[in-house]
Amino acid sequence: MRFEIQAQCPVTKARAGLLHTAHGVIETPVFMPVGTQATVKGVTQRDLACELDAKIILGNTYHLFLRPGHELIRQLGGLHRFMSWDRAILTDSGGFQVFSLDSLRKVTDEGVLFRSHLNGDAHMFTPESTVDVQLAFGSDILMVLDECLPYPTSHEAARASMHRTIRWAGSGFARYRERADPDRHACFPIVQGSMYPDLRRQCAEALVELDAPGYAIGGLSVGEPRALSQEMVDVTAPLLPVEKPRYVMGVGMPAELPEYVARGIDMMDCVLPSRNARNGYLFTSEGKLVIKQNRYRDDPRPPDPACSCYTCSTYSRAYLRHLFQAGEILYSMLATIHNLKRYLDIMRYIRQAILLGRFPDLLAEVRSLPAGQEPV
RNA sequence: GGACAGGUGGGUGAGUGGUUAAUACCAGCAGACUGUAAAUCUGCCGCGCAAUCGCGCUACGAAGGUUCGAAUCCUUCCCUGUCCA
Repeated sequence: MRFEIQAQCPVTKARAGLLHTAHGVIETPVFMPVGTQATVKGVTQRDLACELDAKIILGNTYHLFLRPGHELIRQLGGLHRFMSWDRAILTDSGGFQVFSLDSLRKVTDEGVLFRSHLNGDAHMFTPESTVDVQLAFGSDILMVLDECLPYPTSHEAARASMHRTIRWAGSGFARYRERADPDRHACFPIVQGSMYPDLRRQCAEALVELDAPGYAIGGLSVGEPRALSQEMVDVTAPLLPVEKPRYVMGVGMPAELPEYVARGIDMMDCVLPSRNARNGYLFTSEGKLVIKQNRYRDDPRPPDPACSCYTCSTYSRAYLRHLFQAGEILYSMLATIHNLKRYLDIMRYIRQAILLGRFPDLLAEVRSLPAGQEPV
């Protein structure tokens, strides 16, 4: 994997680049749709590639390990072939499930003992085993196992956890070095440290020693105020190597995307566009549009008149609202197509602005919008 | 004509003397959602008013009755379903 920086914003830390992977070139900054169980819920791979032109999506180690299992996926030619997706795939390590499935796991120095949410079976995830599993998937970008903490966490606990994450990154990365072909697979360590700048700094500095092909900032979007997440990126990003891609995990709302880019971030992922789509919430150029609301029952306009996606160029708000009310599957498909298009378009727009040297203007414009409004 | 079984808030359907403005589910309305245990979850959901614990009114087919008190018991009537003629 190779990262090439094409343009740098003269005012902010934003940059535009190209991430060359074994499964295609990714233009950055990039938004990566989340496809936990080898599917981005609600859309087909054809939608993702043709309609949305997503260049990279996520998969999840914990979920795919439990079902259908990494050996089966390996046997069927790897995750790309299994799910018929020939573009890039980044897999999360299961570190987020340490946070989201906290009642079903036990963290030790050795790793994480999960009790399957499907059938209660116990499975030990270690830094090494999660690398092995992700290599069985054939992921383009593997993530090292980390411990994602809830908010708030005491400094003392966060510090201990951060050191564990560093140790895990060391062993996971060593396994990656030993078993992976670096031309085909990259592996990113994850900076933790809760909401403490000193811990973030310490963690970043330790992880940089690994000389990894890219770095992630994790442990955000776990219940903390927005400003805090951005502050953590503020202190962390500058410590990560300039020439390598930086990835903030699990963010954010549309108006926050340029904020992270301005702080030197190249990659982001989030379930918001896909999940909120299914729950009746559309992201539009005019802001939040809760399509399930009664007020749209007779609205003939497209969800977002400024959007060129299949949904907006074909269907009315009234029709989408009807599909939602009726519990029709088509609703989820159409809404997900729109929301993902929205996120991907925002990132493309940001990227263009950086390339044209107009990013500071874009950022100023977004910041001047009233709350709830969204970037064009 | 006869024998059973029933009639409960928008729907289905609990409740069978007080703790019931009435369980639950659905529908409806609103909200949440940030490296997905999520086509999920939460709140509201008779009518007024206060609009924060509050107050008043009307309600369990209809009308009477028993009782301190009835959706719940009794009487009559109306209606529905199934079966037999």
